[in-house]
Amino acid sequence: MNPGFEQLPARLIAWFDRHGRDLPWRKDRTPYRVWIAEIMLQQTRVETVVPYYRRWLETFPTVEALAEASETDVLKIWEGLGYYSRARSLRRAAEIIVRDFRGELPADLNRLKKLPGIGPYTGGSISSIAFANPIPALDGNVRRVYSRLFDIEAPLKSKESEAELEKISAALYALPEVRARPGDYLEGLMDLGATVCLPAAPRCVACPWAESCAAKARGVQTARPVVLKKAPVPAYLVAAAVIADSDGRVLLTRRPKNGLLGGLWEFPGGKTEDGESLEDCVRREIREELAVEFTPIRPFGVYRHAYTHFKITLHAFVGTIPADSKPKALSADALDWAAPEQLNAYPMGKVDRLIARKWLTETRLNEPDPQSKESGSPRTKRGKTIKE
DNA sequence: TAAACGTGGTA
DNA sequence: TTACCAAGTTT
Repeated sequence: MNPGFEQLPARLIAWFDRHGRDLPWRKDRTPYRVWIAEIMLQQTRVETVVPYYRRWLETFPTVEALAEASETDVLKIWEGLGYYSRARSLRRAAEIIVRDFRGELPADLNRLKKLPGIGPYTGGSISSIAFANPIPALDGNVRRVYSRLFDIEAPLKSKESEAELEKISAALYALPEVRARPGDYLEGLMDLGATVCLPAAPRCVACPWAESCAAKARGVQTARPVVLKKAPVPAYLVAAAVIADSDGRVLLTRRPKNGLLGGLWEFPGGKTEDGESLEDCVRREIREELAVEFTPIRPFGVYRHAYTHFKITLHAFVGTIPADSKPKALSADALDWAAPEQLNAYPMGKVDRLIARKWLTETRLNEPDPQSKESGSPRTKRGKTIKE
């Protein structure tokens, strides 16, 4: 092990006491608050999470409130955070916690890990931060810090690397300083990774562990951890339909619960096939999904978006379906005609939210002059109700 | 087991 | 613009 191995925890905790970040979920460390924060922080930056965390706690202040919420309520608060199964898992877990644990999160690691959305890392982090159990937890920050501290040369995702990291972690968690303050040790590790031991440009001058860092001693800190190159993601050309009825309501469909953007609403459409035009694509998709004949009238924006493992260029079209036709939700989970003032209440992913906003903008523009005596009042009301 | 699963920030 | 990255879990 590195020289001064036994001194590592004490130095980190002292650094954390002085330089640890002041974050909303560190104010009142109830298990519920820790749980919500840990789930939101999965693969998500702290700065992104903060406003979502505040809104969530206001809307669902307790496990019971969350258990009683609808999936739509939960997804709406989560909108924009990504990895939406996290939100649905939270709600399901809340139901289980109310039913099986009288509304209290279990302190036991094995029980925690049985709850939906809680895996090895989150189980360990809740256990150590909320319940002061010295359970090792490895996340991206911790892996990067240890990879440098011990100059691990095996690729980060390899079995060798993972085994070494677990061995290091276990050895550190055997030390009394960690066992005394497991939550602070873990959060100190996180903060070190997030503010000092940065991925591209580590600030070793500010690091409490610099003198013990094997990668720094060899000058290879920026080359650790070893990350394998990722394969380029495929790009798809997509078309979607904006279909309005005579009252100006638009047709939305709800995506299946599982899979990409599960449970969110969208403007119906899909990927083009080889050689297929965008117009042909959207006509075919609407026929397949809704069993009606769509006629594209005019383009309604081009939207580029990158998901985790592919990217799209989506062309939206405003168009019509026959007045006497009635769309059926064939492949979608549900179908709805959304009035403009209701559009914001439907949880959506990024691209569909952009389309919805554009639709709202145009709808407002086409409304009668708000100064005229006839329609001034409704316009004002709508403008206040819709938050974007 | 490897692939699926979002989004926004940064170089 | 592209590529990579950020407190992982599920299947």
